[in-house]
Amino acid sequence: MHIDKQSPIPIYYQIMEQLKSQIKNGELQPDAPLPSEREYSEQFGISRMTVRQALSNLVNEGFLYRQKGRGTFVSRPKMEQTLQGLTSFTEDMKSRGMVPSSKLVDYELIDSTAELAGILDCEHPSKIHKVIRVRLANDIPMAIEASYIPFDMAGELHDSHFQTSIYEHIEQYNSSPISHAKQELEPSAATQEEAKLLEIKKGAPVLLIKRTTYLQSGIAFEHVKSIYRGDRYTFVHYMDRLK
Amino acid sequence: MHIDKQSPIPIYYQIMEQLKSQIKNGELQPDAPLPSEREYSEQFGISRMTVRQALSNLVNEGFLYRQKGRGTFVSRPKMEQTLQGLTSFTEDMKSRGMVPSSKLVDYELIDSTAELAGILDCEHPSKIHKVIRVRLANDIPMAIEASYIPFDMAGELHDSHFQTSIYEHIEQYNSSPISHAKQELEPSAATQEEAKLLEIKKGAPVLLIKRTTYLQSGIAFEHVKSIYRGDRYTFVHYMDRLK
DNA sequence: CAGTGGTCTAGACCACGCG
DNA sequence: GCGTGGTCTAGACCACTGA
Repeated sequence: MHIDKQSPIPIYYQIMEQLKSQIKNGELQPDAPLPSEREYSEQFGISRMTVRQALSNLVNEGFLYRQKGRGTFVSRPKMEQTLQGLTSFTEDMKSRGMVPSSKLVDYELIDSTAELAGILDCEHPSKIHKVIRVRLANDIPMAIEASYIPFDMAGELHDSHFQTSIYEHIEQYNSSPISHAKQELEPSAATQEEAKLLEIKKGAPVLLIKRTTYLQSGIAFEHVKSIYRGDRYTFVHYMDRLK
Repeated sequence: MHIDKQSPIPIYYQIMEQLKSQIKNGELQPDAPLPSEREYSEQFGISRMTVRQALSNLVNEGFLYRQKGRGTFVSRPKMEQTLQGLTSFTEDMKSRGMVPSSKLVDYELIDSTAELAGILDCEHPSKIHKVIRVRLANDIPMAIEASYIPFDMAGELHDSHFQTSIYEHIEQYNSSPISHAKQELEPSAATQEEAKLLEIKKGAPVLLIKRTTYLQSGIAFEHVKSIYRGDRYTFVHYMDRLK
């Protein structure tokens, strides 16, 4: 390990990068104590505050943890790198090692209802795409998905859009990236109609997921109501303790 | 705004708290520039580095953002202050405007099973606290919660711990903050026993939530299996695109 | 007790944004 | 040119841990 004081790259940054690679390649093992801040500062001939800046950043990023009076230690590797964050059905299934596909059940350009206009934050008398699809994984029905997308946010939609990723189309059409989503999950029992489409028994447990998705501009562009089979789907996610 | 240099509370912490409350009560508006770091350090008669520590923390927590050569500014409010992130049942219910309470159903110090030892990443023949509680909101049963906590991570547990926050106790006992959790959600139907405790009908939709919670060191300290009433509970969360 | 991280000081020089 | 945040120094005292 070595730093270059003359480099235009900040010293604390050089330290961070080297420690990160030492952690990745196993040179520094989980729970192993690092040299103390004073040792580093002597070894490199730099101030302790500079060392602290490097270590503090790595603590914030979750690579290290500190214990008062004991030292600084390497964190255990993060959980599975299972594509956290906002994903489409397609991405979700792929990350589970399954082959996703879709069956279009219904498509209409409908008039906005008051409820939808409120959720999607669009003009009230306006046109909205309604797309109902059965989603399959390895050709087994997994979910029924009803999407509502304001016409103004997507323009005309054709078969090709339903087969591929609507998200990409939307990002391009609005020249604004997708930013975040609000999701609500609750358990339910399959209705007769849902049971038929999902090939399960009426009354079987299903997971109802309502999602509203937003662009970076803060405008909602999509509202989705999904019904997932309870026997084949578990929703997994990670949460951080913020503050 | 005023700080107390004699207080045992760190100066940077005093500044953070006061800025946070100024942001919350609207005294500091989104996108408004803060006084410069040098101004703060003169105003309070403290070093600029101390001011920087306060501001840097608030930047990390998302309350402020900085621009080189321009200044430090207040961030736009987050999606909702619905307390996203990792929360306890108690915090969750409070944020929904309800009064949480608990009824202890069962407590035992059990021997580890292979499954639990695996999930909690602890020695196999070891002792584990098993705590089963009915969780209520406004005195209405909301969920059944079975918690498993390795004895080594918590020491002896008494009634007082079950009434208040076990999380705080754990953070202190291990002198390591809680960091993140993995959660799995799936729909189910209430068994006879669950139905009785939750005061619902057998077979009614319930939401099964399994959570494993980790310290900053990456060690799991808790595994919880909860059954939530489907008619009274909706799980809400936010997801970001990319990361 | 010696060593650790936590906090704090009073300076310094730099690159950047703006008028 | 002047004020901003970004980086860095060489010290200091504290509370905490562990032997």
